[in-house]
Formats: sequence, structure tokens, C-alpha cells
Amino acid sequence: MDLRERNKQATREAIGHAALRLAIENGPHGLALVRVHDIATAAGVSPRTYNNYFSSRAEAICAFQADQSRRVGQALRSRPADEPLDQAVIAAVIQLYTDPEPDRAGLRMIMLTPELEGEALKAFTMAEGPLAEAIAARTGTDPARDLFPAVTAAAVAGAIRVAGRHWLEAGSDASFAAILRGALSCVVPATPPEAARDR
Amino acid sequence: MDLRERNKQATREAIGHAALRLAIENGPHGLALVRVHDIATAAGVSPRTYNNYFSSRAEAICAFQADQSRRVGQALRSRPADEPLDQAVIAAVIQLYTDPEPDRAGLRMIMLTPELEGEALKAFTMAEGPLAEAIAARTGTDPARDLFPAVTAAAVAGAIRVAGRHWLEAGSDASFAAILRGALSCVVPATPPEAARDR
DNA sequence: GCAGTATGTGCGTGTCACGCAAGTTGTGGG
DNA sequence: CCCACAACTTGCGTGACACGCACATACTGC
Repeated sequence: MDLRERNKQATREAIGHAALRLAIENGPHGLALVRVHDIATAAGVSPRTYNNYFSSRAEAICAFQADQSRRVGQALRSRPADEPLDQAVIAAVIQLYTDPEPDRAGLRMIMLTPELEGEALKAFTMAEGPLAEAIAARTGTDPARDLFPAVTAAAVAGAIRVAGRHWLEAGSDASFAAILRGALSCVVPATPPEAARDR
Repeated sequence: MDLRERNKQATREAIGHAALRLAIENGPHGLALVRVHDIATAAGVSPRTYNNYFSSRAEAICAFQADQSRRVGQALRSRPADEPLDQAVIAAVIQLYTDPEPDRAGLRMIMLTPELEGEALKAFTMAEGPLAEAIAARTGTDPARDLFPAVTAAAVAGAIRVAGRHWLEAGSDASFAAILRGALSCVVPATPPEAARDR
């Protein structure tokens, strides 16, 4: 990894971090008060540079969540190959999303602010592509012919999103891991349906 | 329904229709050329009025899809109560999304234009709330206690989205109804899992 | 070291979202 | 039938923003 690449990644994270922090400080209602200039200054770059990395405030604020989602596919691939699909997915997601425990304030900001809804959905949806490929590889199904991998990936992403919302609302009567397990077990089968296996 | 209410609905649809039409005419690449002024003029209202109904071009373009999604819950409720959940969901979705057959150009514009991705996801996600309530009512589960309704609703919305994408890409080797059936059957069980039923 | 390329930055421009206040069109009571 | 009230539409002004362009700067591979 180049110095250039590392610098780029660092600036991107600095901007994203600054954006999320400022958004949290001002709360969902004061989001409009967070100016691009503030984010850029807080991240130590010029407004123009901020705009080279993100094309909207929402995108910057949700960048962390998007990066997290992008890792789901890789997390599934790191599970032992002989593990059943459902257990592998559940274990991979729980490991990725509870180590470390997500920042409640950040998640609340992202998920419960109407102006961020679109970007938040994009962020969670980022998981689908890589995850679908990982599921296809694990189950031996062909993504081009069968919908199972893509549909399951979308269902997993949706389940994570619903679990996050529930975790924020319900409060502390259950760990995030337990909520995730319950949500994922509703939609991920142990093996692909016959129709997918046969082809 | 008041005259006022009807007029309001009519202008909303006029603006949404004009926005989608202009977007299709200019294609995904020329989306930036579609000015707010053009949309408003095409719909027969002032730009300021356009802005009273929608707060972004993307929102106007995706309005039709959003309205469609909002009807999924109602469509499920109109199925006979003794039908198993999976069959009821599949039948409801297929009826809603194939009568009439969706406009390929419109769906392609909404789903395959990167700048519209966030709004498109919002549009499909609109289905989740009402759909989750309908699923909860049908299965006798409690949305506050159990994640099954919300997770299944999210999975259904995701499956519809994936099916749409596949229908656009794959072309004409299968009807949209068949694709929808295949996608939905991956994620909707005939009955809720034990954990949800027991509570 | 040095040429080449990627990245940061300042400036200018066109568009947009939205608050505000006035004009216009529907609504319900006397 | 008419009038007062409310909802909707519209024009204007403002502040912010995304992005193209050109130049300065930092990094890379030879």
C-alpha cells in the first residue's frame, strides 16, 4: 500500500469521522447547521478537498457505516467452509458488528435522521454485492443464473438494518448480538433451496 | 375526498410523471441536464410549487415507485386469511407488480442510475412499514416483541428490488412474475419460526 | 536526482432548497 | 347567496452547495 494510498485513506477517514462527530454534536434536528466548511476545517482540509472525497454531507456522515458494510462479504469468507450457511452468516455478521460494539449515538444519528435515510440505506446496501458473491461461492450457486445469492444478501443487509433499529429503540433488554442472531435466523436458510442447488 | 385533496394528488402525480418522463428522455447520463424548471414547466406548475411537493429531483423521479411500494401492505391484506404466508405474499406482490407490467424504461432509469440510488432504495423501502404490519396481523406476531414481521418485510422489499434488477438485466428469458416468484420464495417462510410463534 | 503523475487548493459559476409575503382558489357557516 | 377563513400557488431573495478548471505541491519509479 503506497504512501499515497494510505494518505488518501487517512484523509477520507478524517473527513468521515469529523462529519459524523459534528452531526452527532448538533443532533438530528441541527443537521442543517453543519456546514461543509465546518466539516472540512475539523478534518484539516479545504472545503474543495472534502468535495473531492464526498459529494454530499450525507455521504460523508455515513461513510463509516458504508465501509463497515463492505466488509461483510469478506467476513463471511473467513468462516470455515464446512459450516452451514446460516451459522456462517450469523457468526460473520455478529463478529463484524459487535467487535467493537457500535457507537450508539452514531448509529442513532444515521438511522433515525430522515435527511440521511437515503444515504443510510445506500450504506447498508453496500454489503450486498460482495456478500452475494461470497454466498454464491460458499453454496456453489451461480449468481448469473440463480437469484438466491443476491436475494439472500439483500435479506441479510435488511435484517442487519432492522436489528440495528430495534437495538436503538428497545434499549438494553438484549445484546446487539442476540438481536442480530434473531433477525438473521428469520431469513437465512441452512442450505439453498432445491431450485438453486439443482441448476 | 375533497376537491383540494384530489387536486393535490393530481399535481403530485403530474410532477412525478413529468420528472420521470424527462429523466427517461435524457437518459442516465444526461440526468444533470434535467432542470427543476423543466420539470415544473412540463407539469404545468411553477418551480416553487414543484419544491412544495418534492425537495429534490430524485425524489420526484422516484415518486411513482414509492407510491407503488406503499401499496404492498394493502395488497397482502387483500389476500384470503387462510392462505399460507409465503403464498399470500407472493400472490400479492405479483399482482401488484405485474398489473400493469412495469415500464421497463422507467424502472431502468430508477434502478440503474447511480445518482438515483439513494432515492430508489428509499422508494422500495417505503413498503416495509405497512408490509410489516400486515405480516404481523396475518401471523399473529407482535411487531414490538418479535423481529419476524419487520425482517421479513425488509427481505421482501429487497427481493422485489433484486428481482427488478434481474428482470432488467437478464432481458426476456423469463416473465417478471416468474422472477418475482423465484426471488420471494428464497426468503419468505410458510409460517413464522417457532421463536416468533411462541411468544 | 528527475521526469511524470496523483493529490490538495483557490476561484468562479450555475443550480438548488427554502423562508417569506402576497395573490388565488376552495370550504363551511350565517 | 355571501362572506370570512384556510389551504394552496407563486415570485423573490438568500445562503449553501457541487463541480469544472487551473495551478501549486507531494509522492513515485527510473
